[in-house]
Amino acid sequence: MQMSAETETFVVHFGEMASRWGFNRTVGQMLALIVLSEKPLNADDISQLLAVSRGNVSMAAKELQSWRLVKVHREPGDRKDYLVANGSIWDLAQQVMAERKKREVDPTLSVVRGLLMTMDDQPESHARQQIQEMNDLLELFSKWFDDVNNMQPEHLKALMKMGAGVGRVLEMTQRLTPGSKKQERP
Amino acid sequence: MQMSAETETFVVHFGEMASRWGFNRTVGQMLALIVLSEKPLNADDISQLLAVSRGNVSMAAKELQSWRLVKVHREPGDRKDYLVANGSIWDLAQQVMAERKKREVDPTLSVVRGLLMTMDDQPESHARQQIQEMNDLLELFSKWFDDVNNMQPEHLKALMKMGAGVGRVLEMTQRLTPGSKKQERP
DNA sequence: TTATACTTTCAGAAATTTCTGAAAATTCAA
DNA sequence: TTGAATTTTCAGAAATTTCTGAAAGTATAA
Repeated sequence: MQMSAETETFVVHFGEMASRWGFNRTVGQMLALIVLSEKPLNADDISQLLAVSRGNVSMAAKELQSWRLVKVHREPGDRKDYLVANGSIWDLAQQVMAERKKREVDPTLSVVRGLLMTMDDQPESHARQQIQEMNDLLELFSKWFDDVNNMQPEHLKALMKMGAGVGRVLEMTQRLTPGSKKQERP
Repeated sequence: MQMSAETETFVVHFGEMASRWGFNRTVGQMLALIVLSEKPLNADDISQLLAVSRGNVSMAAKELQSWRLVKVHREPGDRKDYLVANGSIWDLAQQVMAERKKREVDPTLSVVRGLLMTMDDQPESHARQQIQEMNDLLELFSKWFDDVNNMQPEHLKALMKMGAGVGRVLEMTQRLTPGSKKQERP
């Protein structure tokens, strides 16, 4: 079995980006391969195509399942596990975003909330004020993100196409209000 | 010099999260420390407070400057560089988002665009269709993000408070259209 | 039940990233 | 200029992450 030149480019790129996206190279390459492959792939296919060990494929498969990016497909009379992408590109992107938010934002929000509790004395301190501002930001972001990311892909597309426009309207109304021009921002 | 218990909790947490956010532990801890510190800190202060080498502080400072998260402040008659946060928590968050998008999204969009060019034959292939869908997603996201992230913090806050509401209106109109209920999504 | 086809596990090897600290480079007051 | 104060650099050490492959575990066809 062999990859097309285009698939290989894509797979190699995903391997390089993987660590920036929160998983390791094999996980990234496997995801790329599975997404581009028309037919379900089993562990031996993948091990051979990516030239990595069978054990590595097994660990990466578990990781992809824990991210809910792939599902296992089995055919009667065949004992092998076949991996398939768990939805459209948009579904996968939303899944990645949700998982990353859980790992990259939620723990910090939790720590920040805890700190605010213990800092009820010193309400004026610079540290306390900064932590308060971070709490407000994360709180707002977290709620907004969960709402938006749970929308169906088609609705999300529509919202994003509006997004910039909505912002521009806000900027416009603000610009007409004296004393708040962009240039005056410190 | 010494950190308060609260500052230490915050700093240690930022150190733990750093790799998930795209920088190393020292960079994360330094950012946390600088953000919470009322007065500007020099390299020796930081080296002592975080118990890391002077060279490490120098490298981390460069990294924070390349992310535009800190700026250097100098006082006449003192040769030391003093580091200060480059704006409010919101400013910093927007800066981090912009930089991460540049590192985590833009390179992939570039590769995907390139691949589409070379796949003008085989327009029906599954791989080509998947790459096209990824291109559309990244294109839309990239434009939307740049627009939104360049808004002033106050405007962005207002937009995020609306965000969920705008989405809900869309869901609502859609739900009234037969044949597209959420439950029927495949 | 048994044999076998497969998956999972995990100790240690390999690869990668981060950190140290001494030497080199730079800056600036005198 | 000079030289002391400071920052930067970078080779190698340390820490961390990823990967391998053989052994153990599991599931299923016969």
